[in-house]
Amino acid sequence: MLYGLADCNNFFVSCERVFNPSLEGRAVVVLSNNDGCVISRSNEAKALGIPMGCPTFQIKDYTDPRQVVIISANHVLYRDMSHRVMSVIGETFDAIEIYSVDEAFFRLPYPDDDVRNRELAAAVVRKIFKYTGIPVSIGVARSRTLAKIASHMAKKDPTNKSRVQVLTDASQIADVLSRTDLSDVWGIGRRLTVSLASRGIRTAAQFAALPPSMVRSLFSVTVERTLMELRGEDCQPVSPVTMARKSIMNSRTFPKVFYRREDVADAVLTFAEMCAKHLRDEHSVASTLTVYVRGDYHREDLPFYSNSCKVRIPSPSSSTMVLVHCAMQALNSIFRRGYAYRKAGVMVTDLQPESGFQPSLFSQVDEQKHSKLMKAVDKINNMAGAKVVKLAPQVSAEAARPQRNYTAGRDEAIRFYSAPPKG
DNA sequence: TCTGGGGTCCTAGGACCC
DNA sequence: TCTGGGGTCCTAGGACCC
Repeated sequence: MLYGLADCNNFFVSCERVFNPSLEGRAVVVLSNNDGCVISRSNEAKALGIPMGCPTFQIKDYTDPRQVVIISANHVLYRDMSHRVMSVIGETFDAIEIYSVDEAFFRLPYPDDDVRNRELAAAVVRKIFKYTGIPVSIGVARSRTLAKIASHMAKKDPTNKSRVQVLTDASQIADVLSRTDLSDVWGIGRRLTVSLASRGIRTAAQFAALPPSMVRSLFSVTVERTLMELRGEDCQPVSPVTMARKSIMNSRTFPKVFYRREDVADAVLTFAEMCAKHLRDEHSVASTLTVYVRGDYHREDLPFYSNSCKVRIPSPSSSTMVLVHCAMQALNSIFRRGYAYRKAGVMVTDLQPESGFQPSLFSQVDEQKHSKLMKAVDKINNMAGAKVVKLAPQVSAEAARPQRNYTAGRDEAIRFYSAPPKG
């Protein structure tokens, strides 16, 4: 079996460049939500030494604004571009596994013919660029972990015009691994890097030579798998069928700390509503909901508090009303007066398809009615292009603090709770 | 002063059962 | 009442990813 990994180069920056060609050749960075830190950099920005995850205030300090173009993220655009890239890949290759917004694994059709695989992959790179404007690199190898390393090689080698790297030759793999820092291996993070370095293990080759059983007992089965993958063994057979999403989360860091329950509740309510909408968009329902709240790590002058509460949803649901109700219950059980809150989030788990789940016999909620109501709300909101229909508690919370902005595009609201408007 | 948001998987340990 | 091994299930927390 041969795996390919298609990886979009500097994806968010590349998306911005498609729609604004004047950004070509310039140092460009894209910032996270709330403009907190850098999440994508052009090659020119990397050359300036701006690190990934760099806090925004630092680049504002040391760069000339004419030198670096700083852009707030537009995730709707990136998702759309991602769909286009993935559909081109899917037209050519089987068993595509979309790993992230800018990466996908797939199977190569010729297990023993590197030349044909390379030609096919190179054709896809050209096709993606032609149809979407996004530059992509492809790595090919016998495991996903090695394919990752190969795609990284393709990206970093300026003489490789095809942007495809096939890494199947044993002596070439050995050579590459001996020059690869352990920290650059997929699955080896900061903790493991430190821990292994203290044992004298610094390169991918040194790591791959360790006894697998020792690595397993020292760390975990996941780390052992990474080791075997570096040896060319495929240890993560994931079928695309089983790749259904397992949770949906919405969370934000607040612009400042909140003390009042109403402020935190306002945010939690919005996150629950976003989860519900997301579930409905995916035709899923959830059985559990978790709310978490957290203080500010960086404020040593404030007492730190962090807690979460998981509640079972009486009958699996994607109804905004049900989820908001559960979220408020959960929040009530963990909110403590007197602490400063800097972040909150809502997560829904135990997801299942909307069709085919058995409503609980003891459910207090008429799921069918809710479902119809929610579809109507979504339809109105989709047509209006903004959230004109919301739950009454949301409206009142916002009316008190209209400046709050967790989601884009909230305009005036129609009061609307459990009964549809007459006429 | 200032560091995102959304995910997955694994393990240890407690509760409970036979 | 005490004692023991072995098993399952659940949850919190850690580590990793982009």
